[in-house]
Amino acid sequence: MEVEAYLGADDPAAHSASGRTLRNAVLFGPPGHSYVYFIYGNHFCFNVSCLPDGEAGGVLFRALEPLTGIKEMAEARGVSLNEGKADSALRKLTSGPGRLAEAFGITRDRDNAKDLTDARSDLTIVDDGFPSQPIEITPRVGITKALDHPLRYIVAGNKFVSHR
DNA sequence: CAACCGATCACCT
DNA sequence: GGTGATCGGTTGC
Repeated sequence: MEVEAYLGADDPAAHSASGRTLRNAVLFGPPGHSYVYFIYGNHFCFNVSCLPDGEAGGVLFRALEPLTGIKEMAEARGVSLNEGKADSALRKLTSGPGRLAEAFGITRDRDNAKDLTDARSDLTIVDDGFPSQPIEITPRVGITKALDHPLRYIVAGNKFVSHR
């Protein structure tokens, strides 16, 4: 598991830095909702709004360890998990925000602004009890501003993170 | 209305 | 290790 925190007006790297727009409105809304955006003409990134209603903030899901639904995710990504390179193919399944979103079939049109805490939603986040300690904290990656903030959180030693 | 640029990835060398 | 693909959102003219 690997996530990055993005803050509000005082975080130049955050989409919410320059105020509320139609695109980033979810970040300013109530917590626990999905913020999905399109990047580089190719990829979607999946975030969860995190601060109280009216206060901008979110967490970007950069990577996670596939536990179930592996076959479905491989299919969604258009990769095969055949013997031989199966290990590296498995690691590439969800290691990176674009890959993760593709593996889950997440798109902006379908999945933006969903309540991830509502069991009736078709996209939710729950606690499955997977051991998430210890945590390692590093600067965020892939950005050009506020490079020094230690806001990237990864499960220490876990192989299913995007590589630096 | 046009230009710019980005919280990336896959493929080539 | 380097780089091209690709396009929506935002900003500036």
